[in-house]
Amino acid sequence: MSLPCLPVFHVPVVVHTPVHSAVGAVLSYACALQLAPGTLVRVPLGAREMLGVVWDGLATPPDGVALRPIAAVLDGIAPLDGHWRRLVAFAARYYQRNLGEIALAALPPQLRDLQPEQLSRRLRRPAPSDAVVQAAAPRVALTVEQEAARAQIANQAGPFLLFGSTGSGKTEVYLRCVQEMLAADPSAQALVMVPEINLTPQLEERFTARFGVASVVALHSGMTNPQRLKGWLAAHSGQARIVLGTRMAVFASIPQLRLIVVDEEHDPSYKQQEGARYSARDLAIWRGREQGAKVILGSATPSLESWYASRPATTDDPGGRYLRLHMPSRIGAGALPRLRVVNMNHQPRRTVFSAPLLAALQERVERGEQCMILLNRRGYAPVLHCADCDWKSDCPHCSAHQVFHKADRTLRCHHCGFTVRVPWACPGCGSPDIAPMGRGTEQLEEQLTALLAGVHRPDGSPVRVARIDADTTRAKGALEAQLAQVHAGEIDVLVGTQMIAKGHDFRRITLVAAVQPDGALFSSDFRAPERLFCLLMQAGGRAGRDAQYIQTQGSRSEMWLQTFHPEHPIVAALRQHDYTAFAQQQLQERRDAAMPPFAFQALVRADARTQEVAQGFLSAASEAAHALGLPGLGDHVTLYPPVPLAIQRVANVERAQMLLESDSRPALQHFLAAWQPVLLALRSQPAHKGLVRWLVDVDPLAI
DNA sequence: AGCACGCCGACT
DNA sequence: GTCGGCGTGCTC
Repeated sequence: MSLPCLPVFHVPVVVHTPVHSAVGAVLSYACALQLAPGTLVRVPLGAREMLGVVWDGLATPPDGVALRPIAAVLDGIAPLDGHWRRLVAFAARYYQRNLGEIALAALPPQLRDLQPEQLSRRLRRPAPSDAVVQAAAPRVALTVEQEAARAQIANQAGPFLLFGSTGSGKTEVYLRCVQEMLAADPSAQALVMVPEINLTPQLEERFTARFGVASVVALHSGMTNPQRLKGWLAAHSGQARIVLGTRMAVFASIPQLRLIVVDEEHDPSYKQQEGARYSARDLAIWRGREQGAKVILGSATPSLESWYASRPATTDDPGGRYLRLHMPSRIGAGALPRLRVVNMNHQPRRTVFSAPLLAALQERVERGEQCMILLNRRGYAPVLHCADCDWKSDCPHCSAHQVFHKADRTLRCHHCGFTVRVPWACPGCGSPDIAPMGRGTEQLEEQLTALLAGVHRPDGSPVRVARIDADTTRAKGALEAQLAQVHAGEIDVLVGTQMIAKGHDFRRITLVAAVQPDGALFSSDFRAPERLFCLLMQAGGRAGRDAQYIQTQGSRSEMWLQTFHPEHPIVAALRQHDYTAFAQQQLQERRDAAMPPFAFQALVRADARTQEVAQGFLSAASEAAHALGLPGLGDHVTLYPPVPLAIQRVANVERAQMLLESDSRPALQHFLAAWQPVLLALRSQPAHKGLVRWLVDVDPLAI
């Protein structure tokens, strides 16, 4: 028996299907209703039912495929608007991923496994109390610099690069801009992004104190699924006026978005390193322009890309796309820390802590001040070595050493996690003469404890040395507990990796030391100097923010560098606290070498069972591109030969990559778009059996 | 990516 | 005789 002839619409729907799959980007389903683009639906795919988003335009199903009906419509949620869909479409295109992959990753995970009835039950819950947009806020007067920045942001279109030293009061400028924008438009919303989760509480406090708890929602991966759904819905419905989050928040549905702030815009964690490799900072710029929202990028040490993009106009240069706003002064903070450089060429061989640094540490501790030692290497020693047969603690699954961790007597691979007990004798020749080589944070902590053993604090109690790194903060809440100890003054000397340099406002730290920074000065990674400079400026900026405390103590904060290359230009720039000079010198080098921001790059990586297969796939992809005469190749786009990655094998998978370079972003984009189907077709050829995966990284941070 | 189907080893 | 290993193949 057939039903009366009901109209049946073909509805285009995107679902989570990765680029590698043969399934098209937009699928077609049958539905008796015309559904608006952006509507959330549940659709059958194979044996499963999954969340999908109704898309724009017409989908063309391949011949001979019977359309299946849409299983359910999540009509409790308003359709996602055109701004959101265009953002998702742009990100998918730009970063060479499938529409559905980006779209579904941009939605709260809980939405994926919620049936419409469960959702409507959740939506029926009473809404929270009325939003307090104008919370009683102490109106601090802005400084002249802050006021100038505020006025520029209010009167110009942007995007803006707010270049303000640590302690110059960038956050107050953000708060003021948000406040004005919310006051001017009763439905307007703002998005404020920060690099990492552990930086959110401090900023969240300042925003909720100013605007009330009900107006601010947080969005980051540290939240539980129900919390994320709740926050997402509040932003989507317009009830939340301010969305505060990490890079994922750039994809939040914020219909009335009028202002985007990207704090610490230089931070590498804005670039996603897994799955879709997007840059939340770059997407923020695109989104702001598309949705008509002002964008403020803020940093004391901007990325060279943003710095160059904000260069002022000259007679023969129209200038960059961003407007640079400079706030050089530190509010209420004392003088900038003095740089002390120890020339390690004049120290005894194998010195870890030079005598002058040790003396300085001792002096600070005795005065009741705190010190911070930075070393970017976890564990006790990076490798265990046999003096007799030259055996090294290599990971059996990776082309990397297993790191010696003394605390639990293990050898651990930091790439695949493979862990064994430390052997008593050399596994190669049985010699008992095996010893750690090199130093990690664990060893620094141990040595420092020994070296400062006789040192006492002003109250006569012995010095306390502590370490904070990924190993000591693995347990939930451990980081918070350790940070609290530092804030409470229970710790005198803090040893750690760069995780302690970021964001945390340690007011009583008056000395920061980098004991082995030389690796970054001569790294093959062209961005390493930039990162080192940021790290030291950031760490130095932390030092002595509590000017009053320092004044009463009569000392000045210091930043120590132990280096074999005291003549390096970075050292001179650090001494002057001169980011501008550093950036100018770095940009000149980049220009000479035709590196970003003067060139545009992409990486194609192949993972396979053997290095031959990985490189073979990349070679074939390169040959195919040349054979097909893909657009731009030769004149605007250059393909380099495939090379193994620096760490060639991880967890028994061989890795190779190929660099693409172009003098034009559109040309690179055009080429990649034409190339993607070629890569997909190549994959199924028998010659490339053993290929585990391939991926494209557009605008990679490291090559 | 999931999740089926499908074809060969050690257990109630 | 089954439970289950993960190798290919399909999903509007």
